[in-house]
Amino acid sequence: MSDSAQDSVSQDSRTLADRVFARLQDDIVLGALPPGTKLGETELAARYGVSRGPLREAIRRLESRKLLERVPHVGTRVASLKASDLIEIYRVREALEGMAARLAAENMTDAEVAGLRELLSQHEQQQDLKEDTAYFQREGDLDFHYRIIQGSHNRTLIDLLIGEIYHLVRMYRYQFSMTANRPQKALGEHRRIIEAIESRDGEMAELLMRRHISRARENIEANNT
Amino acid sequence: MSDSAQDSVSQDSRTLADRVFARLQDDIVLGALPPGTKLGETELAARYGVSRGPLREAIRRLESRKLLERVPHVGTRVASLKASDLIEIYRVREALEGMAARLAAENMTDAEVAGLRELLSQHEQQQDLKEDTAYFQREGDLDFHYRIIQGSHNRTLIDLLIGEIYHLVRMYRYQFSMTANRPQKALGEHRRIIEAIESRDGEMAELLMRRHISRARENIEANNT
DNA sequence: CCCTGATAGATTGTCAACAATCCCCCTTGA
DNA sequence: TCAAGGGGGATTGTTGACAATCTATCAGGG
Repeated sequence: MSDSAQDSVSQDSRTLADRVFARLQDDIVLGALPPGTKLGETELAARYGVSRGPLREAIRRLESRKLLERVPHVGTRVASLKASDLIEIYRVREALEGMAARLAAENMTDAEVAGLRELLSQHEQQQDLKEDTAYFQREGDLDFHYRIIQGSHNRTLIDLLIGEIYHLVRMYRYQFSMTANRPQKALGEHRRIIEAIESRDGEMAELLMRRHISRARENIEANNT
Repeated sequence: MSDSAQDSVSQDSRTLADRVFARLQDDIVLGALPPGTKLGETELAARYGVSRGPLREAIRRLESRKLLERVPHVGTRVASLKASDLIEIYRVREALEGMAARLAAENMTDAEVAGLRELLSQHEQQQDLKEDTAYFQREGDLDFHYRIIQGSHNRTLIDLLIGEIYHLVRMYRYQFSMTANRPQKALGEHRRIIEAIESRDGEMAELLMRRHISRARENIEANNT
């Protein structure tokens, strides 16, 4: 994954609690700790080489992000996700990323727009090669969405999507081993979104982004019913 | 405020950390701890009668909700909010509550719709009395929005709006002593939104809700430039 | 007079021990 | 055989002390 798709707390964070938060989050999102895993505090503290104090602070933060489920006096386990949850998340993505696309069309700098266009070209080349590009497509898709979100220049929106929603989306992808099952169509939709942004048509950009995510949701619904 | 607008952790939560989290959140949102206040851990621990362990867990959770700003090794202070932040939040509200209204039109039970209509009638009566109903209008407005959000029947969306966004909105309202400066118009807009929901027109409900929140945002922008 | 650097105090970060709660399982009785 | 109750063990919740870091103050030199 490229750096632009990363938001983990940098490895040299000043406090143990921040570091263990970042490491624990990665272990959850990337699947090292499968969903439903019971997380004993003593065991985890040993695993990360910290005491239970900082660990519990990290757990409370990950609980806020819905990556962990905690029951008082009982314990904490990795969030176990149902398909219906993913569909709910896609409704939220449709709303938020639609707004992000609108704001990106209005607020992105010309340099940012050029970079986005450049990214699309790379994806189209990979597509032409017909290689096994599933991994790169998957992360490339995220990269595309990340850039538009950042382009909204709305800090609240960026933090919500990248800080809270996308970790869940990534966890789902790893959990279900979801490969992009409509890469050709998705690429075309990306192209039209960029065109709308280039012509600074916020309304059109929002419409296209919403349709793009809505179709992805329908695709999920079709494969899980 | 009516119970439906409350989501605070109930007072008899099982753990100290949960209780202090709820109390600290109320103190921040309701203004007992003004924005910018430096929060010393020892001092706070004494105030709430707990040790620093549970307190720090509560702080980390409130930091996730953007109610607190923390700098490692320096300290924690109550989030100090700029008008531009509020405008960013209203963009997010426009997107999320628009979606909520759409889903509410599709998913609300008939009983929920009837309750919403009942609530509107109460607000219209208060309006007719021409009393000093600023407080009730303000909280009543929140109640209206809360109900539609709940009516979406989308747990992810509900948690996002009520668990993370609305605390910030309420804090702003207290902080800026914002009184509804267009109650008449807002009430009319509420009525049209309910009509759309009653006729199960999700697209129209979303459009009207977005316009409603967008106008509130423009109103804020006009008063802060 | 202003800038630099060291020091002292206070505050935050971390840890390990103690207390409270829950869960499992076994006994006991119908 | 099965249900109800209690006890042991393990896990979580909480605390107070110790260590690390920052900030404010003040002395000294330019």
